[in-house]
Amino acid sequence: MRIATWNVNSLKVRLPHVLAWLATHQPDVLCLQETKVEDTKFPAGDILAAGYHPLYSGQKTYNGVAILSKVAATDALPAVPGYADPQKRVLAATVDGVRIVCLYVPNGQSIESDKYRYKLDWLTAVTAWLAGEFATHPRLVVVGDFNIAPEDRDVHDPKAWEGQVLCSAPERKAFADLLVVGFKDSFRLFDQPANSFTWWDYRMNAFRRKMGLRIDHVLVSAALAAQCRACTVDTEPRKSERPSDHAPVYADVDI
DNA sequence: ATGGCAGGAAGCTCCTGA
Repeated sequence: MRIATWNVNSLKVRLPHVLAWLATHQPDVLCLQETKVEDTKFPAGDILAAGYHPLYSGQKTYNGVAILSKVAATDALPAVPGYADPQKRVLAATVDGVRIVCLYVPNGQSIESDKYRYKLDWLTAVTAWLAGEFATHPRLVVVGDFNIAPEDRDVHDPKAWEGQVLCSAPERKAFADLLVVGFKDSFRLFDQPANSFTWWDYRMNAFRRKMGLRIDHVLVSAALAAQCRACTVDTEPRKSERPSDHAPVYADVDI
């Protein structure tokens, strides 16, 4: 099973990119973040025509998540139970016996911002929820835009980013706390090229200059880690016309 | 030290992203 995640930064703009990527890479599941589209305007027909079943939880202008799957998903859950949040950032569903959780973690803006506090509180709530999900879903995969570069090797210039949002110690601890409840970062189960990133600022020719961060992740439960065969960042779409600033990431799991 | 690019909504400028 190939499980992918991609922050598309507007599905309306990136629909052609998504359809092309589905055709080329044939993922069994593709989770999207920052769709920025209300559910009534989601391009479900185009997705279905491409051979995928869509689930979506969106809003106008900001946020928005979706799960596209070759086999129709079941048991969809559009929020963390008991955690009221008007921002559409969570969507879970079961595909072929694998529980998929699609996350769009808050950015945080800056460590002085109220949004940073929201980010950390949000991560605490999500981690507490997921810690209880293993009991019912040992085959659990959590993917998405985490807006956290877990280690210095995930940052093009660790000195410049030291202590900044996306790299600060509390954020990295929140990421580590999520792994501790029972996940592996599938990307780090394998040898990877140096300077592997998933996001590059649109400004300053950051992509061409390899000035990126690895902030999009595919986490697999311990029960699935032994069956994980690869985790790959596909930088090709970042080279296209009107690209998303994020690259897709996908894991291949023997299921 | 600052802003730089892009998308969306509104409406010709602002907010947010990371």
